[in-house]
Amino acid sequence: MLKHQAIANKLKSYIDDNQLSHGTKLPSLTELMEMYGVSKNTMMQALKNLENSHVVYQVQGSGIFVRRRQRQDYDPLFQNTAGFFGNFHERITNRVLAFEKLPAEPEIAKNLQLPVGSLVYRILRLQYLDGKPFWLEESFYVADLVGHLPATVAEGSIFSYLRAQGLKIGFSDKYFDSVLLDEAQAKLLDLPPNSPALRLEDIYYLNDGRIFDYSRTYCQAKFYAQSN
Amino acid sequence: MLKHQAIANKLKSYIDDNQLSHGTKLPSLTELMEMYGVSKNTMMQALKNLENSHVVYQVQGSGIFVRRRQRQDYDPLFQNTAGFFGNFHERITNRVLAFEKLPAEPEIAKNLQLPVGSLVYRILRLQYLDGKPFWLEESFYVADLVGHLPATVAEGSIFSYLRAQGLKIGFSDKYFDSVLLDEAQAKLLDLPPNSPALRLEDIYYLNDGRIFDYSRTYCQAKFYAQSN
DNA sequence: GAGTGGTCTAGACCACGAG
DNA sequence: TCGTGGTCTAGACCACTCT
Repeated sequence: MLKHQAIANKLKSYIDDNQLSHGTKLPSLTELMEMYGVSKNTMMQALKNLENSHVVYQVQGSGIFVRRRQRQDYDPLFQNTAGFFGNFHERITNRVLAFEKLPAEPEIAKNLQLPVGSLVYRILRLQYLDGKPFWLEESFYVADLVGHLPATVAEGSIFSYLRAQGLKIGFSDKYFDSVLLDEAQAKLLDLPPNSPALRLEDIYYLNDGRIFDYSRTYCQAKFYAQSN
Repeated sequence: MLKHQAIANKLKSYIDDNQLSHGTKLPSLTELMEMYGVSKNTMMQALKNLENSHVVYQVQGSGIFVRRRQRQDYDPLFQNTAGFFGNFHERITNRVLAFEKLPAEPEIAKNLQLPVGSLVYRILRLQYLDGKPFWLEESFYVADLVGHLPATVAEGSIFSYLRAQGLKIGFSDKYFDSVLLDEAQAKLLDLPPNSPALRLEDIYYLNDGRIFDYSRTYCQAKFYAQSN
């Protein structure tokens, strides 16, 4: 564990445990450096992390303060590389609707930047959050890059499996817009037909820049994102 | 201009001007340090910037590479503090539908964390991107924090005006989901009734953590966001 | 093992804010 | 003017990748 990350975690725990409210002033940079026994640069980096994850905000010449968002009934939009479900894997369950290995159709091939007909896995899943249908996901994995995928992995986290196999997941492009669900989609998600929903398309890259996954998902959840 | 920022800009220009494609290898960290005459830390920070803005990706032990997203017909979702319109202010025009100063209703007061009845400005605008209706925005500004707002500012960028008045804008919380437009909204946006749309609610804070703006916007655009 | 990215330090100096 | 956050440097040392 990186030093600045460890410190960031400790500070965050401190804020959470003591339930400090928005605007509460924290010790000064110099004091924090001494408290944690690190250099200024490292402490700054820890604070930068916390600022980027919206736990604190810093005001030059004045101090470091606790930041809190108002609404709690929304899910985080971007958590980390693993996609939307950064820290609540436990709350997710899956129902696999399709699992097959087939040659890529033109549109899929284009998104994966492969020749048409290259072998891909297609996985269609309905995901439940806390037992409620939440997320309809169709994803395509490049067979050459992910190796053999046993059908059972689709029941759990595919990304965790791939990481365990030594794949290094790097970053992703996300495209999204708003659509009407068709009848089949709405039924699966337990919504009336013609409900509005978010559609998200993801293109995932390995850490060396090669595309290994294209997926599209539909949901009707509420999200939040914080920005600086 | 910060040194690491200036360097990041130069490198980005270099990549754009030469139209380097995804995966192109850049000079090594040490070479870049020498080329720009800065310390390792500073160069790293410049590269971190570029990595966060999805211009490059770094692979330890291997090198620094150009990153490109595939689709160009999407708008950026998060650009910077100024909200959605980071770098394309010029393409935006406004039609002001309402401009008034009034006591805050309970729901608005709650979002602004003010007592009910506090004075706020309410501004309803239709925004055009490249001349096409694009974005329906209703926003509420805290009168005590923004001072006197002449009605004419609503025709341009309100945030630019506020900044010019010395207000320091800090960060924001963004909440979004998908909804059906009602008849009036759809008409304004030049869409059929019952079209699906994205709804975005924003809560903007000053750099000292006080809320000064709450707004909700509706649109049917396509967005992208990249993540690491 | 050579080369490349990544973390950390100690200390100099700058920029902003509050009294 | 003083305390606080913010930037930059030079150099030590670590971790990964490629051959």
